[in-house]
Amino acid sequence: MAQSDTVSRILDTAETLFAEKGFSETSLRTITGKAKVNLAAVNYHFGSKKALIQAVFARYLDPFSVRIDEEMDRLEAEYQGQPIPLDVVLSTFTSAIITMPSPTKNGLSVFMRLLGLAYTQAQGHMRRYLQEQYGPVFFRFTDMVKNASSDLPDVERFWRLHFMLGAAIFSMSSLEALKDIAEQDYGEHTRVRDVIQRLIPFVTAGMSAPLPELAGAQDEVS
Amino acid sequence: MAQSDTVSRILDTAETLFAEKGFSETSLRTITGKAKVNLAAVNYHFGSKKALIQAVFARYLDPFSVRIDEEMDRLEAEYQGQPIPLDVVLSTFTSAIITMPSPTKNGLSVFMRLLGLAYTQAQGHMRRYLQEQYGPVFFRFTDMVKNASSDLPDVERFWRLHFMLGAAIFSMSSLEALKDIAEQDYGEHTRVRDVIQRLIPFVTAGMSAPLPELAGAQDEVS
DNA sequence: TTATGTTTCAAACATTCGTTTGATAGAGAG
DNA sequence: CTCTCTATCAAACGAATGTTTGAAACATAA
Repeated sequence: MAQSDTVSRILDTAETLFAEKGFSETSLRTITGKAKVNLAAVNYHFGSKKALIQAVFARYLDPFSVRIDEEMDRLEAEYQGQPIPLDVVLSTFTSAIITMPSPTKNGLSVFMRLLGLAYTQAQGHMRRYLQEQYGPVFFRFTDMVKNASSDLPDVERFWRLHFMLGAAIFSMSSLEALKDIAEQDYGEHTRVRDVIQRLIPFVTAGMSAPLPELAGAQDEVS
Repeated sequence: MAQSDTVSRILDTAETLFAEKGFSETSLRTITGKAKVNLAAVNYHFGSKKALIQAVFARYLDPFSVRIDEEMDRLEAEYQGQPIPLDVVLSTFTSAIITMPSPTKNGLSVFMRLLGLAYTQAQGHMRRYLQEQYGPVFFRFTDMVKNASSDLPDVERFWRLHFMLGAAIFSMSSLEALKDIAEQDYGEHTRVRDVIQRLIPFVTAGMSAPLPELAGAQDEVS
């Protein structure tokens, strides 16, 4: 074979270790050791550790962003300018996540965890890469959410959108731990799709919550 | 003076740098350089980098957990066994955060960011430390939330509680970046307390959202 | 002053990190 | 076979990390 399986062995192992311990905390020696490939292989095939991290993301996000784009095409064609309900937008988005074929087993929770890390650990190069690479699709999605909640003031919607993202990414990224706790405490085997289906009513209700009256100023001192 | 200001200089600088770039990404040389103290000072006064990280947290969390405990005493005394509404619980909690005196300027957003990091970057020793040190107060709070939403099934409440935490911690941990975007796009200067006050209706509505009907199983394959 | 305990300091230590090197092996084409 | 391009390998490189050391500076009390 022209391209050996060294590349995918590295990607598989790196993705798991990144999701477990973060990027800085995972060394190339740990990755190549577990993947049973030579240390130099990473720099040979990917160029650098940063490029490896990006490749791990690309393997998930490239097909995913294409898929999401198609789904949004489909939605817009179906509703033909009519307002699309928020829960429909969200369900479409999440079901695209759920049904994505995954490079590795346990792919969904690993993917979610990686997304969480990207948001919280991403500094400099990673944030820039994600923004340049997948920014347009993301903004198309946020625009759809915007149109689906057009009764909200812009600023309010901005923050609620990020509350929504936070609830999703956070709970998904600690999903493995939470699933264990839930199973232990309530004896219920929770699948990822169940969590997502619980999440949708939560964020939908949050998005259409009554507006807060913002306190004028600092009056607790007097 | 017996204890010079070296200790607090280190704590102040470390806290800022940790909040900016994370724990692993902040070296002791960077900290001691900016704080204008000797490199060995950290190990002399704190013992290790891990211990320094814990000390940074303790300076915020020790007074904060005491304060929260008192507030919960106050609430339970006031309601005397009657059910406490969820938004009251949350408002009490958040106003305790807002009014906390802070060791340094800009303390509130730094504190929020640190909390976010603690949750997302904490591995091993940090998670254990936080759990042992502040676990009881945290569980008392979650119990209060539990009682304030006793109409929910246990499993559902468990997940919604973490959706709530996610929305809070996640948006707080990227608060500085989000504030900048909001200010740039909507020309509105958003204070931390405003974000928190926007958060409360969102999560309150989410907690009392209608229950999801969980799909039976995997029927998209057939 | 002298003695004692604490704090600061420059220097070095021992690891670990990402990366590079040069040799070796293998595959495919002429 | 020979030539060429690609891939793997052990080894080393240089830089950065957390930590330790031993001497110097300082403060405090006898």
